[in-house]
Amino acid sequence: MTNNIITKLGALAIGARMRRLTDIFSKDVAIIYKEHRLDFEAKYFVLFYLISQKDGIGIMEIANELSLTHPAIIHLAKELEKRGYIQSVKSPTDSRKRLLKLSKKGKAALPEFQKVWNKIEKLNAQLMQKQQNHLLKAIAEMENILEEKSYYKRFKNM
Amino acid sequence: MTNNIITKLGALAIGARMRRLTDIFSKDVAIIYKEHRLDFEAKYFVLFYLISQKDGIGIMEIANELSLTHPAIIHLAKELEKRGYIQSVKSPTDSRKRLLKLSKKGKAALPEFQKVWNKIEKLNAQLMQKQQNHLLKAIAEMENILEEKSYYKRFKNM
DNA sequence: TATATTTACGTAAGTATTTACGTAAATATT
DNA sequence: AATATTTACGTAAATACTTACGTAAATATA
Repeated sequence: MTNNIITKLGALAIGARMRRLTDIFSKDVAIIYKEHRLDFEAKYFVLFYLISQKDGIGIMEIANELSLTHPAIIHLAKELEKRGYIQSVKSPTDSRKRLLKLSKKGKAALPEFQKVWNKIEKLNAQLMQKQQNHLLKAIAEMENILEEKSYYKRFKNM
Repeated sequence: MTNNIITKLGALAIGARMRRLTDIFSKDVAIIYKEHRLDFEAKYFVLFYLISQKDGIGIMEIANELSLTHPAIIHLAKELEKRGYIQSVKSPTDSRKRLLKLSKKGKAALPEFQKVWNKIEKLNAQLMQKQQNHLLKAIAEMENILEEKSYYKRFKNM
């Protein structure tokens, strides 16, 4: 299965390769949430976690943190609200803003979520410890390399 | 920019992290194609390359190779056909099948594409040589680890 | 050979996003 | 203070897929 064109292309298909790996992770995580009877999907995680840390955060701030557009956040937030995990209140200081925060149900569910997240984190750390090339470190390094000088600029200067 | 919640979450948000990095690559590659006046998008690359290697390949075979669904391939192929790079012929041995192959224009454009792809490949290899943890190797290692025993099974056995 | 199953493909509908656009409130400028 | 600009948000339309479903041809089975 992994001995196909994408694998053979190596460095040239690094994007497709990352997408494929991300898919594998997120499909299994989806099953894990389901088995824990949590009405939750992997895609909500970062948003829900961020809201749980902030207790009142605006749409744009979230969008920037998560590298998504604000319409995407609005949509995701609607689903979390529909499931009852979050609520929104108007900002007292800026009436353009709507602040997202955990609902009562969201706060109550947090410990159960934490249990799952702790296991996932531990498993991921274990998996990467097995590696000669640590996936998370590799990503972080690449981010730093490209931050120093963009991919585009590097291409131009070749 | 990279010192945000996704970064802080580390191993727990590895999916979001990979998506973010993939976005950075593919946006810059899009600009590169545009500057080379190639009527082409990064998302076509693996499909176009695969077709160029096979000279007659069915939709399902492509879908399996690329880890995408067959409707996705049909859609992408339509766009490549609209741009004139590929054409399709009925399989002589199996009349359910439609085989995709390069058109005359596609064949003619291939050397120009190769130039860009060679540069991209070289740049990617250069970038990864700078790393202490080689991104491509890290991905390949993780694929192998999860192929040996799935993420889900590992979670269950924790 | 007749029937059941599988395979290949196509289309339609749903989901997850982005881009584009509009409005209202806040902030900066004159 | 009046005006221009920016910011925050919402919605609509477009894009890139997926899942679900249907049909026809090929293959397996009775």
